[in-house]
Amino acid sequence: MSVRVRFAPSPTGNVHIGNIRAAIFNWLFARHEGGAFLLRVEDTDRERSTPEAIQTLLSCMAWLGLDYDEPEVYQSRNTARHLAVAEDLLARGLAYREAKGGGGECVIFRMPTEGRLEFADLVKGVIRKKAEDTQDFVIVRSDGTPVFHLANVVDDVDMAITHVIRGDDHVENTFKHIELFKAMGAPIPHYAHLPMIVNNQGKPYSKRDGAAFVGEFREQGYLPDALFNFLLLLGWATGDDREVLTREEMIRLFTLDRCKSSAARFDIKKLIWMNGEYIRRQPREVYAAEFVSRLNAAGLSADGVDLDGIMDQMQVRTKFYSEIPASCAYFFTDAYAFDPKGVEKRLKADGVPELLEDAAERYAALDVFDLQTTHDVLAAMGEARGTGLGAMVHPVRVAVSGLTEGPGLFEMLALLGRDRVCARLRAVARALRDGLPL
RNA sequence: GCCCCCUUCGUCUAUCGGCUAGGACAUCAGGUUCUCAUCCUGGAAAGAGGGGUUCGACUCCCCUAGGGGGUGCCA
Repeated sequence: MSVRVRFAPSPTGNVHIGNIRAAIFNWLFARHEGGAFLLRVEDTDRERSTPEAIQTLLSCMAWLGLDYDEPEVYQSRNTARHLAVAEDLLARGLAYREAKGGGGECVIFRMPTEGRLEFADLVKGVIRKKAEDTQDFVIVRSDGTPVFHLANVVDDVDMAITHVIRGDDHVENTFKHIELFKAMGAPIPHYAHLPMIVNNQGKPYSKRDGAAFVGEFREQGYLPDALFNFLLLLGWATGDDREVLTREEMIRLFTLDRCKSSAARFDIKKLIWMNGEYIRRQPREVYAAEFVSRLNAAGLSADGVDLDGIMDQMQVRTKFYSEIPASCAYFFTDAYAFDPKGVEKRLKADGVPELLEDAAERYAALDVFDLQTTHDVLAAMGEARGTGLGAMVHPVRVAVSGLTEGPGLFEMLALLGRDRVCARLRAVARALRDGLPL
């Protein structure tokens, strides 16, 4: 019998990383086994399950490349079926009605009272419990609506789910669910409970701990493949020290018995590293497309510049695409912004205007304006002043780029070209003398 | 309270009885007297505690401690 798994989130408008990780594991398992990955939208909370919330969910899945194999199932459409099953359980004496307080009657499912309940979890191993430690539970509320346990199991039966892979906050529910499967005369699926993602205090990771929703990572400029890879490594490892994997490798290597059963802390530093790693590994044309699109969005044009030379410098330095316009705007416009701290530290010193003008004059006289010649000029100036090369480099860097970080200065100067460099050096020197804002 | 689960460097993890306990992130030092980044080299850094089984235990068993989850009308 072929594998069928499902991701069954309740759409709330945000998709939590712990939740999407469960989707990732389900998806990889299905792809590895050649089975089906299904999506069931548990939209029974009509307050929160708005069309927009469902759209957000679908969009997050598409962004991460989590494609599913059959049309999505909407749980709210199955309510009649859930209630029919409850009626059947009632008729067969497997459930009973009870009234509490002034409200109507709810339906309660009978749990076994003796013996031992157990199941073999594919991640956690055998989990057992004495029947006397379980309790009957409500399957239909007194307002007539089905409870999660009932709806979840009935839908799993109807969708012929073979493996339930979910967060380990559901471990205890599994005893209830298994009894429900038995009561319906349906085959019991295999279970795999994934450890939770926790914060520095070991508590479930929430929005209070930083970005917790897929949409936030997307907005902050993370690549979907980087987030996917990072989340996979929270609770799973290849066993051979490889960490950065292609989607194909993940599918080939993924098995549930390599999943860990203890909670994992969310470490944003490693995600940031992973994101940079993915950007660096991108083929140049992919990087270029994103690079140009970010520039254009910021109103900058890449016409008439050595774009490839600039990208040679920028690709290894890009941690997030979102920082692209700000980190290299000076290559594309003379109206670049100055970092106030850099100005304070490198330009607001005695003799800087003279230094910049001197450099501009010497550079203007160069026939060949390249790595070597631009370097030699500043080296000679540093020596003449007895201050060394560093004292020349920093003011020039801030003057021509507005920033204190970036490509090597001489690479930067060569890319900008002699005329732009000289003009900028003179303009900054003038502004400094006249006390004008930069 | 009761029930279930978890416990290797700061963090993510490898190890399925032989370990000088490996890798990655982060961190420190050097290569690099122009920054940042990349890349390379090297360093520091771990088996919660106590029993037991065994020639041998991080690995198996028990206890304790700590953490997490669940505990009849949330999902």
